Amino acid sequence: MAKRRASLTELEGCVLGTIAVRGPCTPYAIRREFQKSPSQHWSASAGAVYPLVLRLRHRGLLRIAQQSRDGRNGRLYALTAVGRRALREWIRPPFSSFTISVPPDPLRTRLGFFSVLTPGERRMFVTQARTQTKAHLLEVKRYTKRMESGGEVFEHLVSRGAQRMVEARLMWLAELRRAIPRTSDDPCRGS
Amino acid sequence: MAKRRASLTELEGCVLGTIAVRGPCTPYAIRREFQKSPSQHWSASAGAVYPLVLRLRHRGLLRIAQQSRDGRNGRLYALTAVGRRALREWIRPPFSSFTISVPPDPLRTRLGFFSVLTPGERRMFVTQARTQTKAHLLEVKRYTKRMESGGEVFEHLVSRGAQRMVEARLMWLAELRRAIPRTSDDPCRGS
DNA sequence: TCCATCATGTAAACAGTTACATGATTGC
DNA sequence: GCAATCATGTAACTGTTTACATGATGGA
Repeated sequence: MAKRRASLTELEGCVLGTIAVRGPCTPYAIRREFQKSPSQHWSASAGAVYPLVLRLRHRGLLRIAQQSRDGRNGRLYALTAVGRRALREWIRPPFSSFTISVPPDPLRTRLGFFSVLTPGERRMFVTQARTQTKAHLLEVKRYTKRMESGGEVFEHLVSRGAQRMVEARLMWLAELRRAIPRTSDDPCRGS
Repeated sequence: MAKRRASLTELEGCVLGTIAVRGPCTPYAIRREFQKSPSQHWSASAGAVYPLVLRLRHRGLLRIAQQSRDGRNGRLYALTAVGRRALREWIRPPFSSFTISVPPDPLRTRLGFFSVLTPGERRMFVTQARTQTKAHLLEVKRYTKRMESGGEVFEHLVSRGAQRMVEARLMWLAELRRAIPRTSDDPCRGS
């Protein structure tokens, strides 16, 4: 009576995955988990988490493990067998074209419309992007180290992946810096 | 009377940007533009484009440039002065934390939940991901070359950025391959 | 004539955000 | 007693997708 969709969305996968890895937990704990992660791409608002958990429960992927923990009236959710199977299918290959194709990058997107900027603004874009990206890279590296010393093997490798992405972007920005000034007359550089 | 929000969403920026770069065009042309781009992250469906263009028109960022082109009854939209200013603000620094932080990566996300897979499944994940990513990289490289020979300077640099991201992912997957087998007992490898 | 494509839209469903409301518990 | 936090939720709004409807044009 609750089947309809076989596959999971990214967020559904993340919620199921979090519960699977940390063990039974409350929706509130899931929210905190997402909020402390360095990714900016899901706010994990109450209005998103609670309906989502309920949806997964109605689909038979989650069940309530305990009505109440130490005094608080939080309900602990755990995976059902069906939920665990769905999660594994979501993680495992074959990967959809959405999963495997180039991740979207707001900075890269903006470069597509560079022709509306003046040469000076373009240089400003690149230098500013390099500055902010370098600062961000430091943060990510700190996070990577914390995961490494924490002994969280997979978390560490996840963070390594994030780090490599930021490093790739930095190298790309260096390439931009070399390429951009030559694309237009540029009175501000003596060479 | 139509002000409310100052800044643009990613999609609004892309639509304005496309019109700015290609010149006045129909919503339909914008849809095709997005559909032919290698990015999988916006379907550019009619139900998204038409309301969005209308919204931008009501906010005074777009205007109708011509009622009709060669026989077809398509309306060509063009930027207003306000629209051009909004677009430039959207492109230019300072960049928000959303813009500058690590792009989301579905593959990387999945690695966070690796502990629910068996060692064999983990190896399968990595080898399969490498295979599919290599294939995707070839596509991206072809696209890059097409842009380079086409003389589209910025389009080429955008594609270079995408290429670097995919290459970074491939290097990360190689790192995974080296790291994963050692994280658990692994009866399938003689060494 | 018929089919593919050009072109514009709408309706329903769904997902996610912000903001709000509520109440229990813990620590001061 | 009071503030911060834990915890659960709802309501209104916005944006996106899927699917459908409509009609014009151009080429076979």
